[in-house]
Amino acid sequence: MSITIKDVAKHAGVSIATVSRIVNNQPGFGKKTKEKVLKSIEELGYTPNAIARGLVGRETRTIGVLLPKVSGLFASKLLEGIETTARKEGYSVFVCHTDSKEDRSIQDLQVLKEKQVDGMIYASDQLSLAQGQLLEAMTCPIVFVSTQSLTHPFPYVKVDDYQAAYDGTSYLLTKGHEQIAFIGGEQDDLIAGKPRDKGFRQAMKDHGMPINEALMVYGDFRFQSGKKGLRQLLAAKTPFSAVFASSDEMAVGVLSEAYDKGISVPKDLAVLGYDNTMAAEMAIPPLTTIAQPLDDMGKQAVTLLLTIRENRGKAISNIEAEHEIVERKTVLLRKNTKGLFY
Amino acid sequence: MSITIKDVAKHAGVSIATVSRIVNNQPGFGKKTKEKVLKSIEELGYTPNAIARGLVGRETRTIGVLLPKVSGLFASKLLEGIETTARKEGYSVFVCHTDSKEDRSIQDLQVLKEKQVDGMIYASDQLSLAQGQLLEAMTCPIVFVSTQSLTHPFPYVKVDDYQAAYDGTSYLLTKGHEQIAFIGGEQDDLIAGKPRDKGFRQAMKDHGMPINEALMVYGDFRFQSGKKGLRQLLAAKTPFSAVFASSDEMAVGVLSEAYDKGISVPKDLAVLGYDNTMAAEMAIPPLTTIAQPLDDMGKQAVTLLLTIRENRGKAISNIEAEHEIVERKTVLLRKNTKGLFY
DNA sequence: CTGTTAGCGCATTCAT
DNA sequence: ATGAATGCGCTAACAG
Repeated sequence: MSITIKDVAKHAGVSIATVSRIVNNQPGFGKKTKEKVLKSIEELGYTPNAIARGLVGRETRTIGVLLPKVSGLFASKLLEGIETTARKEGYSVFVCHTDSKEDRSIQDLQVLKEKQVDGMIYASDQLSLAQGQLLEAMTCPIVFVSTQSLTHPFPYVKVDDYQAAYDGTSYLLTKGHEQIAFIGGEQDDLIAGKPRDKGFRQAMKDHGMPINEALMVYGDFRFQSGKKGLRQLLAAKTPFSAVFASSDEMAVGVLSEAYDKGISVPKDLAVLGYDNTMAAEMAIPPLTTIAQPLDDMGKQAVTLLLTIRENRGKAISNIEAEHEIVERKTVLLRKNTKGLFY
Repeated sequence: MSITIKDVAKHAGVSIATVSRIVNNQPGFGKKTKEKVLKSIEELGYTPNAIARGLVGRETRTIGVLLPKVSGLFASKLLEGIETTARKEGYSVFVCHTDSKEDRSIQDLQVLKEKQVDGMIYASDQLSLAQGQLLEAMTCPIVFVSTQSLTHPFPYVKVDDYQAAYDGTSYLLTKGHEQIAFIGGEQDDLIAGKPRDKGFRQAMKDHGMPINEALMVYGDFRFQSGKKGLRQLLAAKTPFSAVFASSDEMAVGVLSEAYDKGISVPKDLAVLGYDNTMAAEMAIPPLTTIAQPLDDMGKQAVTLLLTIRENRGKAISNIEAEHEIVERKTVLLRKNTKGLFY
């Protein structure tokens, strides 16, 4: 049995109300009583019970985070930003990794609701119908990070993927590359996949470059699919001097595959990534990539969440996070890179 | 206001006790009543309040995890193992990233206690005195993963770092390398740092190799300190043909620095890592490393935690996780690697 | 300034 | 098989 407020009250010879006031720093007690009580708390080693508090106060100072995957540089960076900010604001965070499984995410939603979280951050994939309904039925505020819902108006914080891909492509074009291969995310991913694909195509078009469908391949954002992507590209026997991968992991995958094949980056081939996770920094050569401010996005997400919570308003104010190109070593001016020709 | 058991009871025309029994599958209700109640629950969209349950039932089905850092492949892999197993057992997990700061970890411990977690998994660094005392005072079971306490008898699951380092060194020796450089963790880290250092030294000694202190440098397990490590080694102007880094991140750091310096791995230099995180797989060239079964260790940790909890026994049964060497591309037979000579 | 009381939502006796 | 009542630990009126 743990030691409760009652024990403290008895020990200090006061009522529990007084102890409660002192613990919560509410007005209404004398200096001497305070000392007495504080001493009792100290002596008994009293710790308030947050569960009991949560029951009466109807707030748990807890938020739930749904991630498709918690290992992986992308999600963990995001999580770190979330956790850091949440702690600063006095909140704890439940992590749920849905593994992109709908049933798991539904179970998570259920559990988080039962545990009375004060808010939820959804960083998982696209919403299914069932998930959307569950989310709608939630009484706590919810914000999306690095994703959004096309069908439900939940506030989100994310970069403009279309624009970022557009800018990245333009960057490559600016560097003189004309035959650019693209490795995208899943094609049916309307949030992180499609917009980047579109941004790429539009930039090419605006610069008067034709799109060669043989140079458009798709993966799942993971390392292995980047390797596979380059293999497919190579098999297409179509010339290209640069590849734009939709994630750093995939970009590193092409670096790895290029290494296996004896293709030198950036001399033979330019590579551009997306995310700017630690993988980009650690890559050989260090990867030029489009940065998403992941930790800041995590921070923004909880800030937004708490703001909504305070205002009790469903104030749908989305936040566009800024992307930027961080230049490292994998993209050279076209004239310095040979390109892959057949 | 959310909908409670009382609402269900009223709607179904029964008492809350009956509803409670049905929800918790306890004996004592008729088939017809059950249907009635279930229907009401369905119609009203009732969700039990885990906070209230926690208050009366004195268990929250929640565990707390303390990590020094949540981004980073090492911790996130561990976390994934923990979360997956916890969920399977019906538990949720609070993540706290202590950032290796003592005050933060103390704050976390405090919060987790207030939130009445059923157990804690400590994967942070060494314990300070204050932390140790706090942990001792905790009423819930605690297990350590990938670390341990020399001063407090908490059960742990970890690999035998000494032995793993010994084996890794022997492996390098077996490959014909004789001048081996070592990049360790912080020297005052008695858990993850010192034992590996010792294992390395002992293996060298047992094989009749002298230790050259100029070839022993120390970092903080992170990428940048690996880069710096190689720089220091190079500055020492002492020949060596292999380096054994105490973490994959550091090993990749040496790969990166070697690349910058035009040193070819594995032709000029062999590199051995430690952990087998995704960084090893993604490295160029793919990194030969000593694997810690991180996800399994996470799993074991929660299993151990729950076992202790059920037995109410402080049964201190530690678990030694198995390490193994996974050979990739960074270590060649000595005769095939030139080595760095001055 | 301080004590008394009434719940918060639920599981659990103890009756019936 | 079911209901009424008690209390988990705490905060928030409401009295003094």
